[in-house]
Amino acid sequence: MDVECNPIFSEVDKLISLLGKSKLLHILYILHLKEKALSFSEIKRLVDSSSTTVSRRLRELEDNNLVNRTSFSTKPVTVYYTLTQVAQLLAPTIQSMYDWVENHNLKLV
Amino acid sequence: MDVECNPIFSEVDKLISLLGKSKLLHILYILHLKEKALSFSEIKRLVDSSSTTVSRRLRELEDNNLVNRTSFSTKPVTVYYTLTQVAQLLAPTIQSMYDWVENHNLKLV
DNA sequence: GCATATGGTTACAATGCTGTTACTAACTGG
DNA sequence: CCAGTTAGTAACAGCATTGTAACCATATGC
Repeated sequence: MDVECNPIFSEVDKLISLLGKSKLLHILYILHLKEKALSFSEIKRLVDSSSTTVSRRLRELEDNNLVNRTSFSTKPVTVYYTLTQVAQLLAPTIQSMYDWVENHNLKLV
Repeated sequence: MDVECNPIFSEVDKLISLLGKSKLLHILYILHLKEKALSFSEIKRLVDSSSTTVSRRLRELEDNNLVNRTSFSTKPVTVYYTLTQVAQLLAPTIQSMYDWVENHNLKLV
């Protein structure tokens, strides 16, 4: 159970650190809920955040293979984001966090 | 979907910020796995952390009603921690995070 | 008297994360 | 020429979190 026996602890640490970054969980959640590709500005509007934050988060998600980024040479250019397959497998876990918060209105500090 | 329509977003933010603090998720996880009360020093050993960190995390968990703290006047004094009912309802979500990490050995950055 | 065990707390420096402001670039429409 | 659209990036100050080391109290055993 201790760290020697559990290399998984450090991988879970990386996951939870990533999910804990501001707006990141919401981005995954709305991509899951909408069940379709969303553009940068749609995501920005839906999670109600700054360009900087959305940009940082999408970059990190892409680096960790949790979102796919596809750009189209329209005028002006459009970029669409979707959940990767492995992120879709994480979606029920994320959903259950939102559900838990909704069902037990425990006021967290 | 945006913040005006979703007061739940800010509550989820509080949850994920809490879960993201170092060792906190592991503490909840081992309390769930062991299915019994654990002492401060057992928790400290199992999550392999310093007194300071374990103390901070247990305090925060108690403040947020996720763990129960019970002390017994033995010599020396012993203190036991257990998951609250509401934390037990969150346990499957936590378990699924560990499972996801185990099953998809996606190397997170 | 001193070590050991239990279960913590305090102080502090270093690191990391955050939001804000300003800026970029390519292109369209008027 | 200037404003607006898309999709970002750079710099920076301030705040939060972290790990380390030291320390506390109470009690038992030698």
